[in-house]
Amino acid sequence: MSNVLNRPDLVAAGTRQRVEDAVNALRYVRNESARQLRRGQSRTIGLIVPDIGNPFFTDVARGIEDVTSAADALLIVCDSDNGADKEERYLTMLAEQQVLGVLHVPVGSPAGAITRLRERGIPLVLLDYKGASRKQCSVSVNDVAGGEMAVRHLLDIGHKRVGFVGAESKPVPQVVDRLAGARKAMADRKRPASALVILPTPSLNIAGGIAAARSLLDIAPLRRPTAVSCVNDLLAIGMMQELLSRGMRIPGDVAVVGYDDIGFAEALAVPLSSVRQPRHQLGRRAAELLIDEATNEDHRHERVVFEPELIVRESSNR
Amino acid sequence: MSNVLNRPDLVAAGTRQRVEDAVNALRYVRNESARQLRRGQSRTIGLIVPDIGNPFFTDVARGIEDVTSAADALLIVCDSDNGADKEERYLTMLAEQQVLGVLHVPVGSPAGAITRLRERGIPLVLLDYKGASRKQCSVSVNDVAGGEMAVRHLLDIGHKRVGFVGAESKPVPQVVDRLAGARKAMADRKRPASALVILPTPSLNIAGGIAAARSLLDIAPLRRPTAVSCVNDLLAIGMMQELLSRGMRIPGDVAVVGYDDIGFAEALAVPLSSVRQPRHQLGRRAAELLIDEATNEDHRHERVVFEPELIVRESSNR
DNA sequence: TGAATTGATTGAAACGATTCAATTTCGGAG
DNA sequence: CTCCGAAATTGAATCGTTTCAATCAATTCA
Repeated sequence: MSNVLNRPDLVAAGTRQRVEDAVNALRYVRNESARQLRRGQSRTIGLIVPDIGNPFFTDVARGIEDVTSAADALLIVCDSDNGADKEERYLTMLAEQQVLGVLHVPVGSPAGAITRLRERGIPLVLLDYKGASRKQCSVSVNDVAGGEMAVRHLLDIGHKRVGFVGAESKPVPQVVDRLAGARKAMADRKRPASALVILPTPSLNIAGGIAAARSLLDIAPLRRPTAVSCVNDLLAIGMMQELLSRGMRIPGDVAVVGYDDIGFAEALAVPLSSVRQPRHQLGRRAAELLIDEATNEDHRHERVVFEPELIVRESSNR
Repeated sequence: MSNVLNRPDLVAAGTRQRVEDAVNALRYVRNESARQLRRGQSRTIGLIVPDIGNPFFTDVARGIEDVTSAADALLIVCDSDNGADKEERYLTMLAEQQVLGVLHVPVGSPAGAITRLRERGIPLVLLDYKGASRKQCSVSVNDVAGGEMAVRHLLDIGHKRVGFVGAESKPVPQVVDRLAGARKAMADRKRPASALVILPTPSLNIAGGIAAARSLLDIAPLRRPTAVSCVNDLLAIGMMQELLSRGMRIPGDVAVVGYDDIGFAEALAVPLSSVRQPRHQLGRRAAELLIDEATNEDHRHERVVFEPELIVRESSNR
């Protein structure tokens, strides 16, 4: 039976036929649990993202799905909701599931995940995170460069004071790098560090952007930045919505640049300038590396770093 | 061991302590495959959606995740990409996984899925689909009413000819109902059926909307609808993008109403009127019913139908 | 014809947790 | 001191597949 299903060539035609007939007659369906138990691993891979409501991550997920679907694997999607605790919990559950591997967009330090999975022999690919160690694969986009090009662009079109939206209390990796890039741009253009105004947000979504807009408007007009660089497009959308509803003009009063270049960016009230990341590619590549690590005997870890691209639209025009 | 983990009260304190120490020392992780094999079902539930790139479905998924997370279950997300074949394939894989249950947003007739899962004893909840039979749960929104209120609104603000965007060759359930509602609205307002112009689209996303806009503009100005009702917001976004880029004014030249009221609708170039569905609720309720069916001995099937709500914004103002 | 070889089929063990029956331990009552 | 019953612990069977050794059948070659 097992041979008929998995290695049909080993079985004589007559026997194969009989077995196949029985399979159809009984409407037999493989019991994947039993296979998993025997083989020690399942045909599922786990994906942990901070916010599945962010179209950036769904685009990444679709890239992953391309690969998993072709490899006859299933995708378990876990939304960590930007919380390290939930991340932990899902990690445990995925380990218990004996998943083939885990694709992880960490919100904090991934050190725990790395050791926990490694000691159980579960492949891990860090996604959207520039892995510190060479002990696992990682696929990311050059966030320093991205943060830099956003701010450099704003300086180049004449802005003197720039707001940086998205620095949270806890250090989210992507935010840290983009901020570093922003600082680099300021230094390059000989602007004082104080001309980069950090606007923290409670969350990295539209609501966070609205909150950031309010704190921006709370700044005295003379000291208020005339442009903002947001750590993702959702923040930028919230920011623009609130600014517009308070009567500010974009880019006249405040220029806005987002990050990710999600599909909706160009359809917005003011089409949004954004740092584009190869979302689909990011997911694809990560999934490919994961599958390779899980199935290929002599897998070599890779650190893939894509380069971002600035897309200028009306929100930062002139 | 099993008792310590699952029924700690049966075990004496001393023994429990020793076992727990060993668990920690060995960094033991439960083997979920073995449990599944023994119990005959896993702690995962499957979700099949037509397009995870549509924020409507991610919002639904977040509602589901609320429930699964609380129930210590994992969510396997399958994107059928609007294809019955892929739907079939995922269905088989989920059955093989012995999932706790399946949440299904069918793109065609769900009859096959229903019988296939039933004969294997796997609970199924139809999502966003008004189940024909009482043999399983379903959670949906009144699509006839939604389609009707969209078109009635357009007629009430003075439009005579209305385009209906989204009728595909294959009958997607939601589209059929919304179209029926649209026809009802026309009849109610004593408009001839020919005043409802069907604009088919190749797909139900932004690209489809762009295509629909082109076919709209291909219609001779005198016969061209002055308003369109789109079967989802992505179509509406594509439609508006293309119309605007061709120099048409919204709502001046063409009024647009979408469907779903995704979060981005109000941030668009022209804030989009849309038929709002309780996305989060939809997911939550469906997941609750599924878990109930999977765990509760005397489960009773329910057909939950939410009512939609028309949100009027600038795209159909005046 | 018989031995050797190849090919196909059958059988049994193993994966690890759960469950329930069987056994052991312990305290208290007679 | 023994015996009983309750509580705690141990052991064995089971879930359905895979894998590999063992068996059986058929074919080839001497």
